[in-house]
Amino acid sequence: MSGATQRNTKQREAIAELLRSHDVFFSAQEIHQHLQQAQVKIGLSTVYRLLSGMVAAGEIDSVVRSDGQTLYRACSEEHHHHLRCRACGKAVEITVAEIESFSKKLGKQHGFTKLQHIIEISGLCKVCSQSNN
Amino acid sequence: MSGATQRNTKQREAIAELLRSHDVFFSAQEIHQHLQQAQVKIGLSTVYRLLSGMVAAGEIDSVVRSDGQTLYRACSEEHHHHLRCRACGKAVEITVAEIESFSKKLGKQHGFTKLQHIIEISGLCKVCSQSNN
DNA sequence: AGTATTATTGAGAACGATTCCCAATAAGGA
DNA sequence: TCCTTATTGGGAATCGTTCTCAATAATACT
Repeated sequence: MSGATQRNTKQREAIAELLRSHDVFFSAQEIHQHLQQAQVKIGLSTVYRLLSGMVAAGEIDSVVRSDGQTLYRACSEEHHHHLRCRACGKAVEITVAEIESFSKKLGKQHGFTKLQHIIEISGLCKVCSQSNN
Repeated sequence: MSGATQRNTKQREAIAELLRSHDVFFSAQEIHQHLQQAQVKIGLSTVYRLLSGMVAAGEIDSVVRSDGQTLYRACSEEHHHHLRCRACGKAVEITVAEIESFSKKLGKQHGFTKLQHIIEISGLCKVCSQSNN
């Protein structure tokens, strides 16, 4: 008997380690490829299963890209956001202190806790603004 | 000869009309169902094709939900955004004057034009905050 | 109105990300 | 080491969306 709980597997640790050491967003498929190239034996279903669990447990962050794919990243205190050009795809990294505090204020107003936010701001960059008029 | 251009079809008008008369987000599938129930003969591919075109033309807005589905809505000057509870799904409508102006400032800083923004802020609502601790 | 041209439609196939199923594997307690 | 069972992983299934292409219908021309 005994209340057997969560087990530590190579696969779980491999994903956690990959995300921890790169502060970027990965898709599940990319994580799968990276790990296989790194000689880690892991199945795609396992990648998806573990990632969902880690998100639910609050261990990692996830965002949904505009084509519907979900991206994952290790939690970090300082969030990055991007200002993206819809024409050429160029992205500028931006800091969002204003938005952090705005979202907090908003949560307090409505009694919400454990706030998360996803912000996507896009436009046409300087170059594309000129060529597309 | 002559530059034959865009044609006005019943299908295009039906979608535009549906979106115009309801200020809510619809998925492509929902739009398809609604129109069929309203006796409009329209195929699912046509719904998707027209919606993509209308988004590209800037005639309607679209957002991607966290499960990856894309939702569509008629453009409106006053944007609505929601503060959503991840546990019970309850949504509170919020106004975002701050974010509008923030996004404009940001665009100017980086020389971006034709800005759009999608903002999703979620958390646990008052009730769920207490039960989930 | 009648006819020709061709943009548009729609049924079903194809696709890609994600989830499900379940027999085989391996973590960890005894 | 042996046993129990949480976990894995290959492949099938799902589901939203895109593609294909022959049939349809909106416009231009007469």
